[in-house]
Order: sequence, then structure tokens, then C-alpha cells
Amino acid sequence: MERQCRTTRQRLVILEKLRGVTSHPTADEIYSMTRERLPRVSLGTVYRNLDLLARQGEIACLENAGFQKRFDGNTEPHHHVRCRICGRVADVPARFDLPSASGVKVDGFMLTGVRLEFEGLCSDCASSH
Amino acid sequence: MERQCRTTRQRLVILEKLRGVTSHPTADEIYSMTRERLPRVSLGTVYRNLDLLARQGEIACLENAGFQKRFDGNTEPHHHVRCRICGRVADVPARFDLPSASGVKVDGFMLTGVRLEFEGLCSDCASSH
DNA sequence: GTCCATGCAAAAGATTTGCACTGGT
DNA sequence: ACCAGTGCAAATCTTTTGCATGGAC
Repeated sequence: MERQCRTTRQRLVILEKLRGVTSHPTADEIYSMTRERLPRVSLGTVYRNLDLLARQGEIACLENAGFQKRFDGNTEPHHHVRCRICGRVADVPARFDLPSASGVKVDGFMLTGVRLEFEGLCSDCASSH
Repeated sequence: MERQCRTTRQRLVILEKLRGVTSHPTADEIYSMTRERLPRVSLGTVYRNLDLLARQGEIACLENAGFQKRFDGNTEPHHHVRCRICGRVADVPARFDLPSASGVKVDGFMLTGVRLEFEGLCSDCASSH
């Protein structure tokens, strides 16, 4: 069941470039960085390798970016759980104390808010997993 | 400076439909829901109104969905700040205690993880804001 | 009547995918 | 030699935008 996985020059360069920065680049930024070394690499290859490396735990894919936008008619303070399989979102009561971040400065950023997000398995995906 | 804002049937129905569910629908789901009542509404109108309502604070737009994916070569536990203006992301040291969520069940979801996300203004955007 | 909001369609962005070829094993 | 991985291009999906018309005020 373990995936066969060949070591290609493209994957090594992509990983090395990403490990070499702390800027949390987007796929097209990684594409540019990779082309410095491999001018003929394709964007599709970059996406395929980022996906593979993330599934292997070699790199991290940030937060919920890339998902479709979702909207909430409830503007009272509360948290959310997102199903790691299907993306469905449900509410979590706001009963956790969050560090009050406003006004604090971190690494040049003036913080204005915090958000707690849970990740989980919805009942449908849990039963069919 | 306060925006002129006319009350249209479309906006009212979109708001009412969104308020009527707890499912955190996507824009195209809200489009379908709205078409039940206004069959000739357009998807562009739905997007424009969701954007307007969110800016007015009438509804909430979830998390970071809709942004471009970003990748991180650092898989050690740490948090992120995202600039609310330009989307730039930086690291925040993992020094906050998070509720250990794994195994807890909330509203049918089996939790598998938590994530703390900060929102802020990066130095560039703070100076040019 | 004014001019903001709409419907429609096209454009723009980001990401994924089909396919023939390449290269790691 | 085999077949996973690649380059390329087209397709897909989500969101935004231009423009003429409609409707709230």
C-alpha cells in the first residue's frame, strides 16, 4: 500500500528551495524559484510535487487557503471545525480563552486578532473513511 | 464617506437564506438557495452582495479560504500571522497552550487538531495604510 | 430623474488533468 | 524495460469585472 516514490531532480529542487526560505511562498512563487535552477520545469509539476510532499509530511500546506470561500450568517463570536476530508464546516461554541493579541507586535506584524480553528472528521467521512 | 446602499430584493433574500442555515454554505450554494426564490438572480450579484454584507459586518466570511495556497518548509509546530491587507504570512513561535482537542467530539465531528491563527498588519501595509 | 445594483457574459486567476514522452529504478 | 514523473497545453473551477439595462430612492 505504501506509495512508490522516485527521487526526481524536480522534487529535490522544489523541496530545497522551499526549505531555504521562511516566506511561506505560493505555488507560483515556488515555480519561479525552481525555474532559476531548472528553467524547463512546469507549473503542473510544481503543483504535483507540492501536493505529494505535503501528503508525505515533508512540507506543510497553510491553513485553509485554496478552499472555496464559505459564509456564515452568525456573527457572534464562535469557532469552527472543518472536516479534513470533505471540507464541511460546523460551529464550535466559543468557550476557549484566546490570548488577547491586539496591539502586540510579532516579527514586524502588529497583531489585530486571533482565530482558533479545529480540524476533524465529520460523521459521514468518519463512517466511510 | 459612508457608502450609499440601496435595499434590494436580491440582498434581502441572500441575507435571509444565509441566516436561515448553519451550514456555512459556499457562494454557489447560496446562489442555488437564492434562485429558489429569485430564479433570475445572477452569480455575480450573489458574490457582490456577499462581499458587501461581509464588509458591513452583517455576515462573516470564513477564515482564509479564497486565498492562494501557501506552503511552509518548516513542519515544526508553530503558528502564523497573516497580513489582513496583503496576505503575507510570517511565523509566530508556538508558545501558546492549545486545548488538546484530539478525540473530543463536537456536534458530530471527531476533532483531530487545533490551529491558532493570528491576523495583523505587516510593516509595509501598516506604514502605507 | 439619478445613479447604484443587476443580469449576462466574458475575463481573470488558481489549480488540476490528459497525454505522449522522459528518466529513475 | 517498466512505469512513475514530467512538460505542455487544455480544461476546470472559483471569483471578478465590463457594460447596457433596470429599479430604489
